[in-house]
Amino acid sequence: MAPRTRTRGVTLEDIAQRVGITRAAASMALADSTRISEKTKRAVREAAAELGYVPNSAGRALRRQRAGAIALIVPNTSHHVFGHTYFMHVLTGVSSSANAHDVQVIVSTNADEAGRASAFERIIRSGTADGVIVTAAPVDDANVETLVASGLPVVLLGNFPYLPEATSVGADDVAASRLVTEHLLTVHGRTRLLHVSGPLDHQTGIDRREGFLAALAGHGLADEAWVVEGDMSEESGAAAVVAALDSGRPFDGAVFANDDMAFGAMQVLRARGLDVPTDVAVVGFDDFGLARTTTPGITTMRVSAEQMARIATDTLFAILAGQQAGPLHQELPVQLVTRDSCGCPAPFPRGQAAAPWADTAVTP
Amino acid sequence: MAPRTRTRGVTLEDIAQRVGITRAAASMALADSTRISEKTKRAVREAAAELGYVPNSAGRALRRQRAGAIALIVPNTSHHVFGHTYFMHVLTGVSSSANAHDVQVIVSTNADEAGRASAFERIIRSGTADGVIVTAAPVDDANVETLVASGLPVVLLGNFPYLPEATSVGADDVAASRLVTEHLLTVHGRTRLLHVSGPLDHQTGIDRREGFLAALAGHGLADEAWVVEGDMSEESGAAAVVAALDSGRPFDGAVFANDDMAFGAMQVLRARGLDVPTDVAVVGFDDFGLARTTTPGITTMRVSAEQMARIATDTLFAILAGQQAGPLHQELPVQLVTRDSCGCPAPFPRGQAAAPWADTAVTP
DNA sequence: GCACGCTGCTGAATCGATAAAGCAGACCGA
DNA sequence: TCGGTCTGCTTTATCGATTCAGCAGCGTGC
Repeated sequence: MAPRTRTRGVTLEDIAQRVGITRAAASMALADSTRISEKTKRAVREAAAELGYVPNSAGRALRRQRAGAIALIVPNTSHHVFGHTYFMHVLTGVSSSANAHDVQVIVSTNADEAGRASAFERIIRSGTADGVIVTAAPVDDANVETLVASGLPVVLLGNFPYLPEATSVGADDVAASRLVTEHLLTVHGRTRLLHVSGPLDHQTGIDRREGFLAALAGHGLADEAWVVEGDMSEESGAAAVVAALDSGRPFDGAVFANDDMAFGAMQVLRARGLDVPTDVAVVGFDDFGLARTTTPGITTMRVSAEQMARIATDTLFAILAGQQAGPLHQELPVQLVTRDSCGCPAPFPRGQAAAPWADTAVTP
Repeated sequence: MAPRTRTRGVTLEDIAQRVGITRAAASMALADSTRISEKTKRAVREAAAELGYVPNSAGRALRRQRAGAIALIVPNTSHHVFGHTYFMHVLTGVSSSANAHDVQVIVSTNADEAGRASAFERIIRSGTADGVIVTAAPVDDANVETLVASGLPVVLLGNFPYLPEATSVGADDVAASRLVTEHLLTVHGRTRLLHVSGPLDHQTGIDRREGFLAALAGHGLADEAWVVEGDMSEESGAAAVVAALDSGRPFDGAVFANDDMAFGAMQVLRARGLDVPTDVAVVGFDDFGLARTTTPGITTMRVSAEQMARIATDTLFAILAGQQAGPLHQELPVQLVTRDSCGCPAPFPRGQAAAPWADTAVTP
């Protein structure tokens, strides 16, 4: 971005000249100060409307020491995270809260790992944004730790039990995973279960595995625990099931840490001539869109990423307003949504058009 | 956003004091000016690193009269557009180009219709962003017209034949729709075709219908043209097919203006005991993700929204750099991706795991 | 031996908005 | 009639970064 003949913008000075006052008075008039007469205020507002005045945000930000913007940061530039449907829901949630506060949303990937300061810090220290929401940070991300330690206004999406000083909003993954696993155990009587986890350097992967193990333990099946690590991708779900099948060890149910992996797995199972749910009952996690559209539909734990993001953003605004002092951890409940893949009676007879809103939802 | 004890940031003044020069010299040193000695530059760079100096973006923007940011604007706050997978692809494309130019991306919905100036204008006139990318604007959006007329740096996503002064990047929807329709006509010998269009106040809806009609006309079937208007939602696709079936008029193929509607329709067809593709061959449009995961997979025209967005953003930067003078219209080709829903032999025998990359792609 | 040019900085101005202090004139009560 | 309070502005300073005109001091050419 270099030259360009830019149309000079309309400033307060222009309004002031037009009305015959100083720009300070114009500013006060637009701010509806009690120290300005109604008559002048009217004149200023009229002039502003006629000239199409829009306050310059850099000028305002500089003076107020506040950018009027927050940033949504995605640590790994990895296409996987950024391109995921999850992100769309998060963005929707953040936007709706930000709009309500009349604040801009900056979306940023942590591209400049090279520089000493992480994208988080740069963006806050430069005053580009007043605070940040960080999504999908891995457990070992040092940047997140230093950021939290620096005391800047940040809210993390997800759970960070090892960062007690951090403010975060996550889903109750352990309880959720335990619930969906127990669904397979008790409702469908499946006892030989496989778990394909998420990457174990993300808290989500750890927690969902823990919930799975807890459910097994609760049924005296701790010794039967069988976990394969995936990476949340469709391919890794497929690969995990290929490996499981080839190992020869039998299983009649599988709990996946997300729907993408469950979908990848279902394709493999079908290709091997195994029926879902008859031969293997499958459950996923997230319900960000995919689970509803596959055949069979995937039974899953619905995580409202949008709600999480909205709460996180509201919390960020509370922090910025000085209404939230110490660190705060919020965990949202998660909802079991049953579909065909676990063997539950489909909400509508198989093959009949099932409306999206017709899924059976059970709140834990 | 009100009070808050903010840690005072590190400014040029701090660096200058530390090194024992003025802040002007410090600025020039960091800019690698030839008028500053190597020794001083080194000292300044060291001090900057030690203090963790990050230039204040408001100060810089104010002085340079350039924000260092661009905005991605979504006109309708309608959840449908914002929540659509399409948007994710667009954001990915815009981000990648913006990152390459070291510029921030602001995501904005056109929330304040109430105000006189549209979100587009406000955001540019306030200097918050140096230019904007506008997605999914309806044909009758007056804001877009005034914006284009105002000569501000804007690139529209989509085709705007009625706005010759606009710079835009779109897909060749007419050719694409014609191609996919002809696929049904010639490859699969379907002649009684239904088209479920998108909303006809969007150019996309108009163009895809036109391509459909052109294909029919090319085969002497102009009189057989049967078009129902949908709104790109799954529900409207389902409703359109319900109406078509109930009308009693037979059809053996259906062309949908996007994959969501095709999916909604397939559910209805299945519920009515009709097989896709045997009884009705179905084709969709977009291939943003859904089409690959349904059963049967949906044959569709792949539109690379990400590429479109990247090109649009690159074009915006060219405009900002003064390298692009007049309006420029770019139309990208679109790719036919055959899957099961049209009756094409599946790339892999039905029921076998089909890897995502194994779809058959045909470039028009 | 002196003007001239170069090097390497300083000083001052600017970008636009806004907060705080200041200052006329009107008005009021005593 | 005079101190005092309002009203309705104006003046001035500030937020950080950057640019441009100056201006010392030094070396060089003739």
